Amino acid sequence: MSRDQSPELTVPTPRGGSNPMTTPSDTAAPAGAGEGDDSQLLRTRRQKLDTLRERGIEPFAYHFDRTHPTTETLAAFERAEEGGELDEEGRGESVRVAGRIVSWRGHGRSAFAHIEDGYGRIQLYFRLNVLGDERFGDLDLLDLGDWVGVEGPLFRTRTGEVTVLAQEWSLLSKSLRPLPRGKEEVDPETGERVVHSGFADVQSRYRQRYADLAVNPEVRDVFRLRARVVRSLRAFLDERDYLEVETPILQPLYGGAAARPFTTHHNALDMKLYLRIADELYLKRLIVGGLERVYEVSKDFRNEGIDRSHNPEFTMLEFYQAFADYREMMSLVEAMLEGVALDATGGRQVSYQGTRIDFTPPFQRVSFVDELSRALGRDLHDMTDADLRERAKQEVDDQVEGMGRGRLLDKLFGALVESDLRAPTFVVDYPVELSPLAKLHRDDPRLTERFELFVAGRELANAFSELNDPLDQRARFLEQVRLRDAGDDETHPVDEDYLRAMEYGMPPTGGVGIGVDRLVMLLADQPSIRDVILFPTLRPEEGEGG
RNA sequence: GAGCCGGUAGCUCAGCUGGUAGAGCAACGGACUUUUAAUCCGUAGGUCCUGGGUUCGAUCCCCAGCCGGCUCACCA
Repeated sequence: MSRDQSPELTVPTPRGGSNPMTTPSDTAAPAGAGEGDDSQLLRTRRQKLDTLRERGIEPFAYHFDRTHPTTETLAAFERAEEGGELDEEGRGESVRVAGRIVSWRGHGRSAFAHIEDGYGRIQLYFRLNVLGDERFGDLDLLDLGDWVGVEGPLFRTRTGEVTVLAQEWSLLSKSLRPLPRGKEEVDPETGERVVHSGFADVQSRYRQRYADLAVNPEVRDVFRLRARVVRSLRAFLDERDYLEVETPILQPLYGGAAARPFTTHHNALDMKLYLRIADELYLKRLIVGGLERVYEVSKDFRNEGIDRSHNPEFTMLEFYQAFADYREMMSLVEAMLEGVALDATGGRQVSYQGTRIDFTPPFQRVSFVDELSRALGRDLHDMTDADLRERAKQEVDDQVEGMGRGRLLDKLFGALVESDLRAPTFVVDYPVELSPLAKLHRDDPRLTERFELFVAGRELANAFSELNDPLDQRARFLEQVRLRDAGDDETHPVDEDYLRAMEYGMPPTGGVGIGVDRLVMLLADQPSIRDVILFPTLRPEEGEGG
């Protein structure tokens, strides 16, 4: 086709040998792999692979016994140094380390390299007179990105860096594709790593997260932090005698949030199924069943837009506690976030995109109606639906026709109040129209006992005193259906099974949902939800999918 | 969905009033036995996002499209 001939290639030859290289034909290339990807860089690495095999070096090893990870190796040397345990040449014990080659500085008859493992990096020093002609010559077949294992004593170079003097090395895995690695230097003043022309294209970074992780250590740190956050959330609840449970992702009926679902189809049952948009209705069934405290950390799926704070699949923590009301849950959320901030970052305050955020309880509390009334300049309760629709038209300039009062209030709140809520702030007591699963407020039937927590202008948690009156719940569902018929496509369907559960009797219960990705964003100081999800949802690359 | 900005070598980016492209790093060959953004000499590497149009001639100008980023809207 377009690829008619391969240009002549220069290939490294074994030092002092007369090894005839394979011609750069396709014969060595497994069919399919890399086909059509005939860049010079890739072909060069393929040929090194062939040459390695010709020299009897297996490019993909099965195993390597290392004595320590890199960081421990360095620490061990320093201990030996302080303890006066080095030999007369200043050498420590022999170690075996393994990692990916991240830099290489050849000097003719010697070479320096750094390898990186899951913990850190360490410098290697290769010398011709240590390794011998053959093994030193074979180093020519290594590339940045290769995984190697090295054995030898530790010493300190003239510039003071603890280094492995390689007496033997082995190739653990050949890299056939160059990593998009920039050059790095370490600022001698601050000790900080400065990366020059690194891997920056955001789309490629998300798409090829493996390369992003391989090349950007700070990305690995974000996901380590994420794991600490999730572990801390679980520990907090486990300590309080909560039971971790798993409820269905595939559901015959969806509910628990106002969102459009994904649908799928089960072949054997020949039925439509929805991917869950929330865990809520199943977890409350468990409360009915007598599991007093339950929680679930799970993926939810919402078939809606994608932006910096929304990914179609995202991680939600929901927890429910019998006999608690929303006030009690508020205190619990405060304590939980304080604890998570401490566990994940070591402090109660974090800097998020230049703003200091303090998770020290108590958080501010404001009333939904007061805040929105102030923003509108009128008491909300005095405004008709038509008034609200008029204001919504002005403020959000959107198709507001067909929206019920609840949605209008929510739109206005989102447009006028939300983004100003920077410090952790509980917004409490939402109008009943926008909270179909929350109990009526004990002092004001126009409101529900509900709070949302906002941090940095974004919703982080949503909670209420759970509605446990099956008759009221049925009426709320029917109102949702009415709204759906009026054109709102994010309303709840009636869930008869859930109502049946309510009828058996649900104790008073407090429930909370926390967006885990958004929490990680805050604690890791990441501007986009895609930065805290390893493989965010993307349009498929050309040639993939539909 | 709207506005703005962008898509050029593996990576990061230049590219003037239109004359079919450059740099640094990476790669390849050579020199160099304590370097660390190693250094020095040399070489190779391009569907300038795609398709039209204008023009003798388009990476550049025009139109359409695709993809991405940012802002806004949407997403309780």
